[in-house]
This record gives sequence, C-alpha cells and structure tokens, in this order.
Amino acid sequence: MQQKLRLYNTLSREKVVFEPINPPFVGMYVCGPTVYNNVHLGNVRTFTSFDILFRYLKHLGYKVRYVRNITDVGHLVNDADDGEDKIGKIAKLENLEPMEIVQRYTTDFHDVMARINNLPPSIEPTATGHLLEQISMIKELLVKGMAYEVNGSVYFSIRKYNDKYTYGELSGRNIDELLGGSRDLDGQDEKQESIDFALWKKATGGHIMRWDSPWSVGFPGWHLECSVMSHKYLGKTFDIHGGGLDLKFPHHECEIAQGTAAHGEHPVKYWLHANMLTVNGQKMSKSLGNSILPDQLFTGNHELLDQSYSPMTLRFAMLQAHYRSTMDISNDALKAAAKAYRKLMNGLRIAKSLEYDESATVDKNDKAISQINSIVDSIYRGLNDDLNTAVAIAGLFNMQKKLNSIHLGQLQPEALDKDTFDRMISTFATISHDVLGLVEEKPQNLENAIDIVLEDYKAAKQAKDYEKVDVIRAKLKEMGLSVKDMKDRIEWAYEE
RNA sequence: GGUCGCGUGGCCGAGCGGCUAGGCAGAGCUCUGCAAAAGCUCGUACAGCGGUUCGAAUCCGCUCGCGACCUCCA
Repeated sequence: MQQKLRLYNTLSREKVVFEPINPPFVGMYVCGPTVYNNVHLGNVRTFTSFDILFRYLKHLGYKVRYVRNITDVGHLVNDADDGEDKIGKIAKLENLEPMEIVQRYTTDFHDVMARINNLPPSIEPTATGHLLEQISMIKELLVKGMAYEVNGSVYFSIRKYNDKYTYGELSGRNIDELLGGSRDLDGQDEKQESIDFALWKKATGGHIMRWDSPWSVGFPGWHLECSVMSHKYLGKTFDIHGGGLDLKFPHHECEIAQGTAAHGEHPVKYWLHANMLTVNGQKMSKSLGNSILPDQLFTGNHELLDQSYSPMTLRFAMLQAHYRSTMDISNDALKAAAKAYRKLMNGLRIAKSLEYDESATVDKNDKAISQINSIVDSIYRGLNDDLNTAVAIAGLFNMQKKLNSIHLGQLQPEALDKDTFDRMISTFATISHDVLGLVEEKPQNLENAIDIVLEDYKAAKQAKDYEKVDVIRAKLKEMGLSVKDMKDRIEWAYEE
C-alpha cells in the first residue's frame, strides 16, 4: 500500500511508523488470561483488538509469530505479593486439582475465541510449563544484583534497577514518589521497598501450587512469566507487546524492568494497549462484579440484556469503535450492530456474486471509478492509521453502495475498468473477511427450512404432481436427507 | 491527592486546523401484488466560557461533568 502502518506506541505516547526489527518477521506478544474463571466481554475485546493486528500484519505480508500466554500460576488474589494464588484458591474452594481449574477455563477461553473468530496464536505457552526458565531468569537477576533473597523468597529491587535504568517510563510514574511513599505493611513485609515485586515466593502452609527452587519450595511471581516466555520465543528484543490498558502498571512496567535488567536492553519496540469495555460508563471488571460473560451475551441470559446477540454481532460492535477508546456496551449499541453486521454480510454475498464481462463494450464511468478507488484508499488509510477499524468499516459501507448499484443494474460492471472492479471486489471480501474476521452466520434452524420444503412436498403429493415430488426428493437427497412418507405424516431423516 | 484520558446530532461511534465519516433510529421520494431489500434526498452535531487563527469539533486557557491507573483485573 501507499502509506505505511502507523501504531500508537504507549511508550512514546505517539503514533509512529511500524518498522519491524527483522522484516519480514514480526514478533508479537500479548498478555493472555489468568484461567481461574471465565473470560468476560472486556477480556474478549482486548484479544479481538490484537487479533485484528495479527490479521492485518499478515495481510500486509509480514511473517508474524504471535505469542499469547496462559497464566496458570502466580497471579495472586489481592496484595501484590502476599495473597493466595487465584487458581489455587478456586481449586481449594471446589476441592479440585489446580490443573482441573486451569483446564476448564482454558477450554472455555478457547471456545469463546473460536466463536468470536479470533485466530489462535502461533504459540500459547503456559507459566507452569516454563518454571525452569523462570528460575534461571531469577538467578540471572540475582547475579546482576537486581534482586535479593529474603527467607526463601526473591524480590526485584526497583531502587537498584533505577540506579542504572529508569523505572516508570511506560506509565509515567515518578519513581521518587513511589519509593518515598512506602507504606507500612504491618511490619510483616519482607520487601525493602513497597514497590519491589516478587520473583519467587516461598509457599506458606495453605499454598497448594508449589515447586522446588534453589531458594525454597514455592512459586513464581506473576510478572516473571511474560518476560521469560516472550524472551524464549521472540528474543531479548521484539516488535510488539500488547495487553489491556489495566496491565500497563504495574505488570508491563515490571516486565520492562525485568527484561532490561536481565538482558541490558528494553525488551519491546512497540507497546500497545487496548482500552476498557464499560458497562453504564464503568469499567467492566471481575472485581467490580459487572462482568457480562460471552455466553450470557450469546444466550441473552443476563439482567442487563433484553435479547441475545450473536458472536459476530459482538465482534462487529467492537470493531465499530477504535481499540484505544473506551467502548460502552448497551442494548441499543448491540442492536444497531446486529443490523449493520447483517447488512455488511449481504454486501459480501453480493460482492461474491458479481461478474465482469471483459468482452462487453460499455462507456467508462470515470466518476464511479475514481469514487471506488478513493473508497479503497480510505479503507487502507483507516487501517494504517493505528488500526482504525471504524474508518475501515465506514469505507466498506460506502463501497457496498456501489456493489448494490451494480447488483441492481444501475451501474454496469464494465463501466469500471477491470482493475478497479477487481480491486473493489477483492478489497471488500478480503478486508471484511480476512482482516476484520467477519464471517457469515448462517441460520442455525435448518430444520425449519426443511419443514417448509416438506410442506411443498406434501402439497405436490396431494396434487399428484409427481414430477415435482420427485424433484424435491432428489434435491433433498443431494443434501444428504431422505424424505419418508409415513402413513399419516411426512418425516425426514439423514440419508443412510 | 498524583498521572493520564474523555465529553460529537435521538442512540452508538469516527474525525484531531479548511475537504460527505459510517451504522442504528426517524421523515420524504423511487421501485413494488403486499412486504422487505435497495437507491436517492433530509435533519446542518461537536459540554460551557474565553483566546489564538483568514478559518476550530479539531490548538491554548479556565469552568463543569465522566472515567482509567496509582497493591486485583484484558
């Protein structure tokens, strides 16, 4: 394309031209879910935003390695380094193995991702699968003097780190304030500074998820896994790191510190953050208890919803907003999205059906040609401008007007030059389908359609129109269905 | 309190110095057995008050509202 992709880099707080470190390869890491309960709509929005990025980068011809982890240990319930493990807690409550909890919610997560048509990442590593690597990174940080051990636990020293590097760049924190404002944590805190964070925690009595290490039988800190896994699969510096805005601090800040401390270089070139989904203007969040689960949306089974909304309706609604804006979820917005989505799918069906007759001689319509080309450009301009899917969709609707007018014979395909015609069709199909990931949701209730056909069959039979009867039976047979004339009724069954 | 962001027509939501955003809803027309779809047309929006500018929704200042992060969350 003419212009280049520009992305908003949280680190520099501006849109910058995307230039991979080693083109055509792109390394992209996105913080995945902690699998201690179901993902909610807000989580889905983040993963969908990065799915678009993944898809678009591929569309532009890059070879993308997309790594998205599953956090299955180390994420504590409350205080940064002094709570229960989220997964361990649920496991205890339900009297299950922690890995049963992990399995259950990982499966749910994958199921939701598939329904919403998010592509699977290239690699989906788990924290527990990388304990050796985590332990060796802790050793490295200890050797470099950036971490200290206390009673079998190891902490990262922000003060030591900040002596050599700068802590807080990503989130704009003032390190002195953070260091100065240390609060008393009941004197039970082992940390030198309250903002230091755990790399390894010694397991206390009730902690069921535990592993051996040089320091104690314990478990790794939450921030460590992402550093370790991104390093392992993408190298010490890689192109893109994404996640929800709420992970910017402290999680991503800690990742930067660990990576830089261990490898001497800032690990990430472009930091991208997706904004929050809100409910009645408030962030959707597990802790606020205002979550809506994907399944509740798909079934309509939630007090805030007055009907069900399909996976593609949700996807479309999300793409109508920019990923860096907050987006409010509401019945009105979803209903509008449901209609608009179906409209676009009608456009897609029309686009696929149009044909160009090269032998036809028709006067060229220069105005239409230039309009169509400028619409195509506007779509790419939108996507290149920090993934502005809203602008891209607006372009698709503008293009759909042209498709419709051809479909209705108001504009001859041959009034366009062949290149423009092809460009129009391929852009419409490729952007909506491949890049935005919008696919047709065919009606599920096939049985109703069959029943309608069988009504016809019955009527033809009564009219002794056996020619028609045979045709219907043959057509249904082609679909793998057989009609059964019972004594008092007509049934259908799968052709055996 | 600190840091950051937002307030756009009935609703959702782009735009970020001059050029039609788009969708949903609504009105009119064309088409039409009825209907739907589709096409065309319409409403002239940018929280308020100042300022900069030939020109501001877009830049600056203030005011009012809302939100995020600051020991959990995508």
